[in-house]
Amino acid sequence: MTGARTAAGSRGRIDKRQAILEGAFRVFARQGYAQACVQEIADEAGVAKPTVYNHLTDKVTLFRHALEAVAQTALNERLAALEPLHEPGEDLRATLEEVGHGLLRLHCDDRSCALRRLLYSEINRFPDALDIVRQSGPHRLNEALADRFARLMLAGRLQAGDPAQAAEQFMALLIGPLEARSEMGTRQIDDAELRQVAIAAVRTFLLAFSEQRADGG
Amino acid sequence: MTGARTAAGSRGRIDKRQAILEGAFRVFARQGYAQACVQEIADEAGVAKPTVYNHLTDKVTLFRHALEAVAQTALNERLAALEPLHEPGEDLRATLEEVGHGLLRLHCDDRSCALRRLLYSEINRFPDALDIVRQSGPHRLNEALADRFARLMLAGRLQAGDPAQAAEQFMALLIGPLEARSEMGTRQIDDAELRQVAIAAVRTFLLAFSEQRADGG
DNA sequence: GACGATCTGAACTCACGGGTTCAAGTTAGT
DNA sequence: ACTAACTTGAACCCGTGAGTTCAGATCGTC
Repeated sequence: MTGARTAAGSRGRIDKRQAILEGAFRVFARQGYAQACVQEIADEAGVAKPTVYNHLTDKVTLFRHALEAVAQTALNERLAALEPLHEPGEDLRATLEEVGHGLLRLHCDDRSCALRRLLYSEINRFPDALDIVRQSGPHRLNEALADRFARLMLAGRLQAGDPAQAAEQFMALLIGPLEARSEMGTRQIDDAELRQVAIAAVRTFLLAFSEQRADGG
Repeated sequence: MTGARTAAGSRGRIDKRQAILEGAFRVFARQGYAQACVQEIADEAGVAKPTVYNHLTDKVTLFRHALEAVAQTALNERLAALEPLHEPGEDLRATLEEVGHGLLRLHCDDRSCALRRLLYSEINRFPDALDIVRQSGPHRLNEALADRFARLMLAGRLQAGDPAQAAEQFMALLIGPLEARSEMGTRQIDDAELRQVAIAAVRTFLLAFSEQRADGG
């Protein structure tokens, strides 16, 4: 039975900590904070229980660190998905659809769904988890998106107006329909459906926010 | 110490059950399922622990019934908020704004937020809670809203198209911006801000879905 | 090959909470 | 007043899980 840990332990005792954090997030995501037991986290990480306590003092500490790591990653991925908007091609619609589709794919990612569920469920017991959200959550993403839209407005490719509101509503048109359809992240949504939602969102968005009334569809 | 229960017990032993369910929801909302202890629920309901088990066999039964009751109420309230759309006045924009504002108020209600958080957090442990969502959740509301929009399209007051999608996006434009701003239902949002979000949502919606391009604002 | 640091498994303590039982009290209906 | 149904508080059983301890294994290093 001791050979079972070789998979994780063979590469020395470096970054056991990393393995623990990853395992912790997976277990917390499955079970929620209260029902997740440290032993199971240890097993998931291929590590003994005392080792967990050796690296991270508490169950709460464990929780916070695991959450923070995943939230940080999630934000970076999203910001990266905005990349095409830095050099929007001739076809703005296509660029928006690409970005929208990318954001939706990230939004429906298993880790993202799990993170959202975790935040929602434990926000009462960990009010300071809000800080994690504020720092790496939709806030920062919205600002970045608003920046892009401001440029587009200035360039006359979008109707001039409040870029923050445009960003807010763009995200809403993307995410909103998903929220209902995915049944709280339970059901996996295939890529084709994501693309359709993105296309529909962009169509509505451009109808409202572009100068000329294009009816591509 | 026995006098403490008179507040709840003075009106006889009728609807102790009701009190238990309400107390249960409040406690579950605060603590989540796992962390909520039955004793606390009993206290909250002004009732003894055995009484709780007398009315509702299990902790799980308790949970399900509490959830179901609140979800049912929430749905009914939302459907009622659509009422103005059955007799839309001359000013469609005003009607939509009224309905939107009403929906947002309900959405930000303490009970609604708590219900959403609960569903999100316990959806893993109670997969059948999805049925509650399906029956009394956004699904039914969306259909009702789509019905209204279909009528409006037929009457030529909205651009003809897919009413279901219109409903989906209308809701998204309303709820989406709120989700980010309310910090997962933690922060209370004042009525004026709700109204502004509703107005902005309706403006974008009408820009995309109405025949003539009106620019009221 | 010896040393120090770390990891491991297993057993342990301890608190908490679900669910039950029971004797005593309360209320409604007759 | 008497009964039946219900409620109450308190104690109880029992499983579970956080956090600790410890003896022994394992590894890096010299």
